Amino acid sequence: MDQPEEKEIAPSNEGFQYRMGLNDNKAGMEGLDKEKINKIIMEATKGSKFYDNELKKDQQVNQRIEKMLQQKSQLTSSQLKMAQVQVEKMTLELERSRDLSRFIVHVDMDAFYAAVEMRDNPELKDKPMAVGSMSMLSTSNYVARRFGVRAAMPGFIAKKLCPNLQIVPANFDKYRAVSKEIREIFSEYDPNFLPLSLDEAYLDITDHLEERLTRPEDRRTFTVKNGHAENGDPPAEVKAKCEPEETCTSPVLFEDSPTFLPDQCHDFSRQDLKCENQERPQENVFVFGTSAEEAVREMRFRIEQKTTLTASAGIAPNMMLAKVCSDKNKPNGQYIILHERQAVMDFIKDLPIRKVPGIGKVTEKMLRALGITTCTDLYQQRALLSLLFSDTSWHNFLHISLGLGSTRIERDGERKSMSTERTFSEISSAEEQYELCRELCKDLAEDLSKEGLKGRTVTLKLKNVKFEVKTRASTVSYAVSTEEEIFSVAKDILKAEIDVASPEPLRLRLMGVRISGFLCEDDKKHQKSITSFLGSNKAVKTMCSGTVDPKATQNPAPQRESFFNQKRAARLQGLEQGSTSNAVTSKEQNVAHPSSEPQQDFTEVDQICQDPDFTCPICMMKKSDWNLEAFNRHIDQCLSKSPTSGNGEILSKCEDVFENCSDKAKKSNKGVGKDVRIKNLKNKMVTLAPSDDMDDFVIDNNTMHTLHDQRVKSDSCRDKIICENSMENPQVEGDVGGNNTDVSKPASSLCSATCSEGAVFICPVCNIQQDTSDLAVFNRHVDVCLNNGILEELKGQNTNLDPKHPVRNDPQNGMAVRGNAGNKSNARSKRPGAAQQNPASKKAKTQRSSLTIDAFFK
DNA sequence: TTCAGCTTT
DNA sequence: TCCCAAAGCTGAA
Repeated sequence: MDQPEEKEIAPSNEGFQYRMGLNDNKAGMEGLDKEKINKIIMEATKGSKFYDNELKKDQQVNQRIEKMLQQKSQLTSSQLKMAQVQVEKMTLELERSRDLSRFIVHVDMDAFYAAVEMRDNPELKDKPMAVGSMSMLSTSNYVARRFGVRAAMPGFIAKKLCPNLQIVPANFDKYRAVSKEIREIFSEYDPNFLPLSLDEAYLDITDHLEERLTRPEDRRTFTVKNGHAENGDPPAEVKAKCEPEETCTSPVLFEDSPTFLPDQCHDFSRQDLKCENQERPQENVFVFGTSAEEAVREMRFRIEQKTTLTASAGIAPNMMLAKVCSDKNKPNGQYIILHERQAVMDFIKDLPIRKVPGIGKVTEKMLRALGITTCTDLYQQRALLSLLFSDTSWHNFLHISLGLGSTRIERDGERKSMSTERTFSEISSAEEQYELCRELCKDLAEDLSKEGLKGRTVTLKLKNVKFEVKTRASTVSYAVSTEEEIFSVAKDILKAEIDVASPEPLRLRLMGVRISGFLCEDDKKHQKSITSFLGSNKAVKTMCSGTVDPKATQNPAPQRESFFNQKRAARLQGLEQGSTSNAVTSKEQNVAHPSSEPQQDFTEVDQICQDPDFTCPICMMKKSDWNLEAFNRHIDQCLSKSPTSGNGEILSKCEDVFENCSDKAKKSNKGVGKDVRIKNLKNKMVTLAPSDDMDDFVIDNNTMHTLHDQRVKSDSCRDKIICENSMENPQVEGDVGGNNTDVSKPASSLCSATCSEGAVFICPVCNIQQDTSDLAVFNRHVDVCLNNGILEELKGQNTNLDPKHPVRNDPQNGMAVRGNAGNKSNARSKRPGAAQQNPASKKAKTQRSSLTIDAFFK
């Protein structure tokens, strides 16, 4: 981004000032000197509410520093010694793991937005200009920077610094288009490059360099016509000779920036530039070498030719160093740290900590208070830091001080939150605030929909006219994504804040809405399966509003190319090819989709159908040649080998499921354990999963097979109720279960201990209610039934059964289910925690024992 | 785990 | 006219 280059406001004890950047030493030439700049800024800001707030924040940092220094003064020498030992140990470990094998590049476009605007309007080229508005500037060109005009500075102050400043409104569509061009080039050097923003990216060019060694020269040769290549690279075979310095008219956007030609580049080998064709002065040919510097230079060259914009780059063994390097020769330059430990340490030695990504103004100030300003200081004080900062922080400091950073560019980071916020002139009317809130929710819902995300936590951010920022969050038990859903949560938060401020109005200048706590993939599948099987004839109702959002069910948010969609495609293909093994019978389709409409949504059922995963839940072994029988046999063996660990694990999963039920019940504030049915088969497991009416939990087939029986035995196991309870029969509620948290015990023993009189025991095999309240007796009955082979018989009745994909038609929820043995992920995906609830659905259930989920495991 | 505030870019 | 937006992290409860 532009911002890292042009640092923002840095408050200090004396107030605050805009931080001076790299070219500050040049400020005096045509612009203003530092002192004058600060004076103007101070005059423009002093006394404003913003300024007051900055001072307040600054005071808070000072207090933190004071507290830290006090802590420091209380440290004993033995504490320090111990810390020293600890950090030494860690230092050694880190040193051992140092990886110098990668070539990581950080590329950053120079004053990107400003450069684009100057390119498109050459009149701006020699004038001080900035992109943004009177309220805020995104970036400025290098002429303006001499006057102290920087990113994150309000335009009106910039105008005071530089009255001739031209402020151009940002045009993000244009920047995105240019960014696309740049990224096309990046991808040729690293197809998995990591974009950080429109103008900045990390690349790992290690593989490219390996390939580059064998790349013929013509593929490293680029021609410039009249100083500018037309969009794209010229044919490699076109070769011409010239003197590059004379004819390469690099689009110099900044007076003080060098041309492309890399005199300023570290370790540049001029021999790599060949100028061979004097007869064709209109065409210049550049041949780039095979080294890392050459590859990066070539990349920058191509960017410049394609966009007429310049980029700076850093090459280093890790991301942290590469980022620092890219700043070293900015603008339009590059820098490499050789891949040797000593080179890294030399580079780090005098590096000011503030240059390191992740160390901002507050951290800098805190470290400065400890006398730490360079990375060497950081290294020397590492023991002290380990005592004063959190683990995360001092580990980070230690990494920095050793010049270590991430050596793999991974797009691991699944997004953790998404938000939108808006600044406006004061809004004090509640009505307008609600309206705005709804608008923000709408925007956010659209953004979420683009990425197919749903989250459980809604955060409202409010900034009042005094610039005081408040965030208020609320986590709900279901994932929200639509405007209605988000608003129903956000408006309650807003209401609470309005109430708190009452009778004074809430005087806001900013409002933001954020969603976090996104469903993990498994949860998504789970939620999807729930909504889809309900979707055909039931609207998914949300707890918050009690209203139905038709969009939520009729037009589900577009998902990223999911596992399901892939499977769907595969399945459709399979069907087309006449494959019958995985085909869903028409009966199932009718059951699952009563409307007989084409199947629009694919549920976990699809996964089960398509992907029988015979991974043993005990030992996690997986064999491709296992069939159901062999798999079951294996599990039996596993269980008999290590009954404790096996059951322990199973039971802990079981507990997990219970916990979720319990949480759900707690959050619904409607009491726990209502309408919970518990299944127990063969004394091994008890588990729960959401049933069709969402108020109601029954054992889920898959979970049961995975966690409970550990075997795929039968289609008819489902829905046989061992032990049920109901809100309507609360006489035992609360006093069952006691404090039994021993999950190592078979669940049946827990159940025996906790089921109270009145439990209904229906054998899952013969489906006959048993005249007993003793679980052990009941379980024995089930075992007998099982041993009688009734299940096998039942299974045999289903003529559509693929031995690998037994199909169960669930009469209760209308869901066709194909069983597989299940695995960890399946089990997780069945967690009821993400289930949507329908509080309106309260079936009257009578004469059931009351067994609370909470009580069950607590 | 949740939430509010902080930090960074 | 007049001082951002978005995301991740931390620490306390």
